[in-house]
Amino acid sequence: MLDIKFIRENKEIVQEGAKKKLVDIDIEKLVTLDDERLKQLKEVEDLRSEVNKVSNNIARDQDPVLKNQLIEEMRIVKEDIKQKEEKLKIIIEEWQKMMLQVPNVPDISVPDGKSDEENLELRAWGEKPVFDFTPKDHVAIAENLDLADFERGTKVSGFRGYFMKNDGALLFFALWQYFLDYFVSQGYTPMIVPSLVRKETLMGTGYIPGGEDDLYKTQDGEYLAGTGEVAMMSYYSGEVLQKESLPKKFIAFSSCFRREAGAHGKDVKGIIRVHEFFKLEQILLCEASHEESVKLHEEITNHVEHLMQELGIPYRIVVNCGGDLGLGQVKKYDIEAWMPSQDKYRETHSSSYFHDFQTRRLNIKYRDENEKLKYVHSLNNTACATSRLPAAILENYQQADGTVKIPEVLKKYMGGKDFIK
RNA sequence: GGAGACGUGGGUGAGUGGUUGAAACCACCGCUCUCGAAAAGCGGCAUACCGCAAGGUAUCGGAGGUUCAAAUCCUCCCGUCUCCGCCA
Repeated sequence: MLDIKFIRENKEIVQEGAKKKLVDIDIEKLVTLDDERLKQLKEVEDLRSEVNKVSNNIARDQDPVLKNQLIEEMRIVKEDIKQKEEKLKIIIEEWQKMMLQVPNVPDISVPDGKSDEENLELRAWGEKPVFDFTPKDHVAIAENLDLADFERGTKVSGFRGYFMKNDGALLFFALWQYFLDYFVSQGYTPMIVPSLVRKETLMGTGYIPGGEDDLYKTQDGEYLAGTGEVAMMSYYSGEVLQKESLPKKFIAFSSCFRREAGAHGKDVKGIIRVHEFFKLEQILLCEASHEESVKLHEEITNHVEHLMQELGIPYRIVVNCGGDLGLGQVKKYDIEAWMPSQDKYRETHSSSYFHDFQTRRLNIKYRDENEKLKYVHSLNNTACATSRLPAAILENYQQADGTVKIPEVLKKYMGGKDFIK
């Protein structure tokens, strides 16, 4: 959510931003609607003011005849208020609906483009592995080494269902522990957060309205979140934070659920695209400064780069184009791991900052040095998404004999072994 | 799942239809006093929106309703607590 004052004062910028994000919205129309809202609000408030004044007089006035006369008069004014309120309510509803659709303004450094195909590579790291054999995909590797069971996965869980087993399961645990150790050493607060969340949390983070199709919903009206960001961001909703406690840095673990509606033909095998997975996510809250957001955005991206390098997985960083940005995102980098079987990079991490777009909806504030209440800024980046990351490890570390070498840094988390056999 | 109690400002907590946006206390800030501090005294101290301002409007968990007038009465929702049941 943007501030209506900001929108009014920066109509062109907001409109251009929406255009860049390929969001169809008429800002001029919103401002006209807001004019109407303010006008109607004034009318209602003036009438209320009159009623309040007279009601106070009624309370004090002892003359019963005059009293009754005033009450009768107010009854008529009240009818008028009721009508005007009705009109105001309709305007506000339409206004709110529009306000929820106004996207955050992308940073000037965000390139134009329609989809992820137009994201720009910023830098790449690592030697892509050269095989003297035809590399297998992670599905074949996992099945050959009995690391996963996809057949029984779909039998039990349905399309895209999977079981991880043996060293496959251990690899997940190893990654979680390795990442957790790192982020805790960097001062992050480790959290285990709910996936079952209320609608307000998804409104607050910007997934609703707009993203309902990709969310599972329970018969009681809760949703299953697609990322730990949702619960973690809502943790402080409605609260005022101490300035000294900022920035807050969390490493949140959760199950993630995605319906993947509209992706039926994509990645139908394996663990690249699944309905249910686990993820460690970095979530940060900082004071309301663009410079601070930018600085921390680079920092959360650098953390992941460091870990990918330690793991020895070739990757590249792309800056997402306007059309590939979420409603609330100002700027986003995707970190993409090299997948030998596909001969291309695949997104494993997504690093973005939001300014106060989310915190305005969630009402998370702090007092600045002048004791003024301000909305904090928020950022997040994937730390470790299991399943995509282990899939990348299996493919990049596969050997000619079908075994998989274990990355040096993970060995101690996997019983000191050198290979998955 | 059943029965009951409750939800007020940063905190504790008073307030059950009428100058109550809200007593009192604590915390916090300013001033007086002091060489300084403590103590004491005085004053200030919610948020959002509209307005150049004066001022106005709204908000006592949330949404509706009754009334000239609602923190106070009614309905629904959310949450917390206690007891019972169920499960571990």
